[in-house]
Amino acid sequence: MNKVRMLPVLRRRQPVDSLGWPAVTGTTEKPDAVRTRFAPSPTGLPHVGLIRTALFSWAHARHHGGQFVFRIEDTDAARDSPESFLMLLDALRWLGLDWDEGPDVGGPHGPYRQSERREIYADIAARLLAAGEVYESFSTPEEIEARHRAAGRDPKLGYDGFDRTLSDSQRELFRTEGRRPVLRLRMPDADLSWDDLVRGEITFRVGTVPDPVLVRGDGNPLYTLTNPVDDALMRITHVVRGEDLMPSTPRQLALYAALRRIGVTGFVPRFGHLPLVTGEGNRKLSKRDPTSNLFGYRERGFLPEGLLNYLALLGWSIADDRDVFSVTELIAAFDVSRVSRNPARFDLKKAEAINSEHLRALPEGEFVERILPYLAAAGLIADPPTATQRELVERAAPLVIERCVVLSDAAGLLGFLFVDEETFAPEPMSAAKVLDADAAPVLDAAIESLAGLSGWRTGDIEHALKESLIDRLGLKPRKAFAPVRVAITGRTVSPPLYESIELLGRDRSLQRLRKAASAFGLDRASS
RNA sequence: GCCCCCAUCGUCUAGCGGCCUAGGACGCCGCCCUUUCAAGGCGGUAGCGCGGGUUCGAAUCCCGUUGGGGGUACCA
Repeated sequence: MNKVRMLPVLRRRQPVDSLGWPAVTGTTEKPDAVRTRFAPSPTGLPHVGLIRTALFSWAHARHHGGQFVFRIEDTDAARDSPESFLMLLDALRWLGLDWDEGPDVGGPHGPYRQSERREIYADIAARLLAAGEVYESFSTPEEIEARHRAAGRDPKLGYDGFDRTLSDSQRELFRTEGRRPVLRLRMPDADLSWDDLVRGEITFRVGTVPDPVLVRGDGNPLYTLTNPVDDALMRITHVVRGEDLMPSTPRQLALYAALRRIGVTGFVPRFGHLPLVTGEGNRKLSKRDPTSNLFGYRERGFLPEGLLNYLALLGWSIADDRDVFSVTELIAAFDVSRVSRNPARFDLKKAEAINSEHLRALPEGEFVERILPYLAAAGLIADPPTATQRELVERAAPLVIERCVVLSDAAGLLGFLFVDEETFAPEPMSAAKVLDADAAPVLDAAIESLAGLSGWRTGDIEHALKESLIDRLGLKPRKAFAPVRVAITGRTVSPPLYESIELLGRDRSLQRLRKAASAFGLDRASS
């Protein structure tokens, strides 16, 4: 491989102006503000890799005080769906990635859905054809392959340029056969290279990129045409996208050149290709993978700021000794040229750890507001909650905030407070573990000491329980409190015990303890 | 096959020729605290794929190799 590639170090020292554009841009007009875009096609569920890309693109614009454009690339009617479009909006809004121009808010370069821009593409395609930048191609894939074989070439080489030089009469002949030509871009006889924002100089050698199809035989434009055309028309300055799109960059570069020659103005954007987000086994995270579904994280109770923080860590770092930060800090520090070139594996454990940091940093009142929907979703409280339920949640929240990794954890921890006495029952696993024969005298003693209590504050309860179980029965704390905990909260893992008992209240607490104890009474009677 | 990208603890990363005996975070393992689980504190485990160069000096630069990944559509 001949070394045309620039060294990474040199690439960062290359003179650029304040917007990160090369100081010398030839005849290209210079933009006056950074404009980036997020241009997904609405197929399937929004996945974390896609959203990470949106985040970086957005962060780059915001860091430079520029604009962020949201464009929908719905040129494939067979796969696009309106539901998917709505989910994309939902995902971005949830995470707070706001856009200045887009299908819902409009803007000076609209419309922002490619399905509504047919005339624009048709017009440009016609001009490209008239100028000879694109040509009609009648070859079928089978014919192309056959020609490669006949010439002793690799049949998988791609389009061979056969139709580049067709005469008018030959084209007429194909037409009378009923063939509908596609439009192909005439690739230049030159190496194609660009200075990638994250990877430095990248070059595709001449002859390695076949003439791409821009317009289908039925006249419908393809991504190969619409994407660069819109980026140019919408005056996008920086295309920040996934590494998987890198091989499409040379033909897009060629198209920009052609557009410029036919008088379609706009910028040739700078490109930044982000590393892929992978799942288990280092494969590109696919939409099929359940762990890639962004909404799955919302449903589990990830905080948008927590997930955003983690997503930013997939290929970027704010400092060598810190990885928890706010969106504001992210914007202030984000630098696309410092994005890693390595693929990044989505690590749930790390994501949870980052999220729990954000969770714990939440002011108490805020934490309450955020867990309310999750408690309602678990069927524990009404939506909206009653005044009583709300008050109880407010009192209980401080006990669980440090115990939650995601918001839905609160439901498991606080469930015992909201279940009525008829339906309350300890988890079978927990009960089996601690509510054995040894537990019966412990529960009896607990009931007796608590029943005689005049006050019902945490301190009173602690004192009574310690005195009766530890001092009087001489039990190890571990042994003493486990049965009480399970009897009261139904689980071996719960909020602090005395506080839990206080919150549950005297009547309900004693009721649960008696219920647990009487289970043994029956056992003892029957055995 | 062909084109392109990538290569530091298990994972995400810091590293821009000497501050590296390679730093941080997550995970994992101990210990402390402790009524459970967390949180917190302290400590530990673990990495520059390999081979050649260049250099007084290489995780850092170059070449090769191996390994991974992406692309290769009238999808995006």
